[in-house]
Amino acid sequence: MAQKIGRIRDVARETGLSTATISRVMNGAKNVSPETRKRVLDACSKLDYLPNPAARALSTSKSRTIAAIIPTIEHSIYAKYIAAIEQTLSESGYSLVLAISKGDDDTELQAARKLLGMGAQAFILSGGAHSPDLMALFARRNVPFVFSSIWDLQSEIPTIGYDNADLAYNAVEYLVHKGHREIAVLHGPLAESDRTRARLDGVLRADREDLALSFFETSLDVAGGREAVDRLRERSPNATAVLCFSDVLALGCYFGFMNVGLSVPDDISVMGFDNLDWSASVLPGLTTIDLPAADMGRNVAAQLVSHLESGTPVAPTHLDGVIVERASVADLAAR
Amino acid sequence: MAQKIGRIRDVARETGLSTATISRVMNGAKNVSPETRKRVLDACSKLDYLPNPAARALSTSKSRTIAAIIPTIEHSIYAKYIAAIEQTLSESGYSLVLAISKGDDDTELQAARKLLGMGAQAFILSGGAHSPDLMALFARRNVPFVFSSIWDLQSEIPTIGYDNADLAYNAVEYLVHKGHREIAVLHGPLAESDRTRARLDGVLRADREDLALSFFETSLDVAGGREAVDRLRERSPNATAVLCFSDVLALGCYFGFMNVGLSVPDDISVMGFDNLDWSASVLPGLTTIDLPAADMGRNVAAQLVSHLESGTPVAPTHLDGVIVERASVADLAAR
DNA sequence: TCGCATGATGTAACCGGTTACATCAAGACG
DNA sequence: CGTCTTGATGTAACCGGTTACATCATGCGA
Repeated sequence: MAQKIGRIRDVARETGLSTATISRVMNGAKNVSPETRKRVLDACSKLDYLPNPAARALSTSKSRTIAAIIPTIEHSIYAKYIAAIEQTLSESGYSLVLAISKGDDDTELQAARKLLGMGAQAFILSGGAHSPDLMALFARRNVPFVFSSIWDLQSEIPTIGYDNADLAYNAVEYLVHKGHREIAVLHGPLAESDRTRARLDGVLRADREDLALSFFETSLDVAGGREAVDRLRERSPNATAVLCFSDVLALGCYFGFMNVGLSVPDDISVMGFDNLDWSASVLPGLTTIDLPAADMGRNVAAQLVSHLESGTPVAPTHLDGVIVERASVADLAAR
Repeated sequence: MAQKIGRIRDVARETGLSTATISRVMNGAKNVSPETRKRVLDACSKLDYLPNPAARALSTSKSRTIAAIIPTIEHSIYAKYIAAIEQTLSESGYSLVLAISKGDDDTELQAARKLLGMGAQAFILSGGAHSPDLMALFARRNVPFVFSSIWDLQSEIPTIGYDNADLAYNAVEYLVHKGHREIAVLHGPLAESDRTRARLDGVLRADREDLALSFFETSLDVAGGREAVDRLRERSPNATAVLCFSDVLALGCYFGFMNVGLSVPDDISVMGFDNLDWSASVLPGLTTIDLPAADMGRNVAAQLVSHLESGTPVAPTHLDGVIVERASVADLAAR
């Protein structure tokens, strides 16, 4: 019943040409006369012919598929990133296959095996901390891959992203510049993310005599941010600012503080990280660090494609995050 | 330089068996003696052998790949859905390839072509309104597909999801039950989504003599929700409740009302749609309709897999959305 | 002891493209 | 006019699996 799908032979028969010529047309080879090309193209659309991707992949050993393994997708910063990757790959005729690791090394390794067994030609990973087995697997099979969302010149593997430590350092400097001396830092689970650890390092680098820093770990969602407020008020009652390693946490803080009758930024300042699409629309507008998620996605995708197509080595790429100043941080220095 | 990857021949040579036997082992066929199986498995891991997916796909004409085309990923309800699909497919040894249509029929059609040319065996679409060309394409190639996020018994194509009209109807009934008679409805762009239109139909079905409904279209994000508040106060100054077709819009309303000094739910009630992960954490807790996005993802994925594996027809499946009552809707009837 | 069923394994055709190499016609040139 | 070059096209091997069918050994019943 399944109507036979058009094969290259069928097009060849239809046009009276050989499969080689059809193949040449499909791949835009040069040695084909214009009228032949047209004849072939017509036959293709008449027969509704699409080259069989498996056959093509088998003979060229190129699947035109790139894999990304991300810790979670339920976090709009990743969604943005993925959307940019998908679009860029798509424009180059590549596809994205996606796997979600939940921040777990083993799941990630399994996923990579599966994706490899699915024909993925290159991998996009998040962060730089991964199972050695995974690294070994890629090395054995000679699969190109990059670390994204981080920037680390020391890394053997190319990194494409922002310098988490630097950004966190800048955030603290910004708060200090605004007159804050007692700062609470709110972050997601340390165990799950080397990017969180890097940001923490950046904060510590900005530490000094006259600063009082305190740290709070919580779940990486709005509930976590809200829940942390209680602990925060208990352990750091005099903090004038809270630096959140995600806008999502910051939003939680907004409601946490609202809940106890504290006003942002009059009673306490809140600073975020990510610059999600809603960050400008909350009240007060959230001062945060804009992470170039979409740029990063485009860059990663474009570099991987050009590496696969022409062997260009992937260049480690540093992207900047900039502080976007809105209304959630009070200027204590100006008072 | 690229170290030759292990092929089935290599495993055959290594074990002194034929490729047929290796293949049988790799596919878990029954007619293989236990010790042979073990010998093969050992050789496989020794040689780090993974079957070439393209070759496998070519001879079986099964790519073990399923495509989903979604309007956007930057919307956590879709993210949740996609995550569930990915996980379920993954557990069955399938992969997900993703494309983003931005709600545009042409983009969707292009994407489908590309995914087909990538070997996708089945398609998951959102909603039931699609380009006729797309439907024709699927029909010609005999590709199974489903409509998700909707429920429509009339549909020729199986639908798996919730009844948007019913849910919206229920929402209005709920508000009415709480004593609201003048209700503003806030929704995203009508042109982009038949689900929005269905919800609107549901609202209209709940309309009656003593009800005053007004409708506001805005962009489907927090900014849109916030921005709509001004229009809403102008055109419907006496509305006691606003029904938002997305929690994201509801959050925007929160800030919009906050901005003009109105308190939810004391001055005005707000009801959402989706039950996103943060909806319980905002202040006041958002009363909303819980959409079973994860269930839907699992169901869609599982049904498509079993259809591809054993030909089971895909059963239209109705999933329920339930109102989760929190604190954002005032009970006017009780006053 | 023979015939037959059964289970394990091998042989080779096939899946649908790509591409190195061969072929052929036509024009250029001496 | 013969030879060489060049561009267009055809031929067929190959990519790495799967699987129908063949083969062979073994065990069982008569």
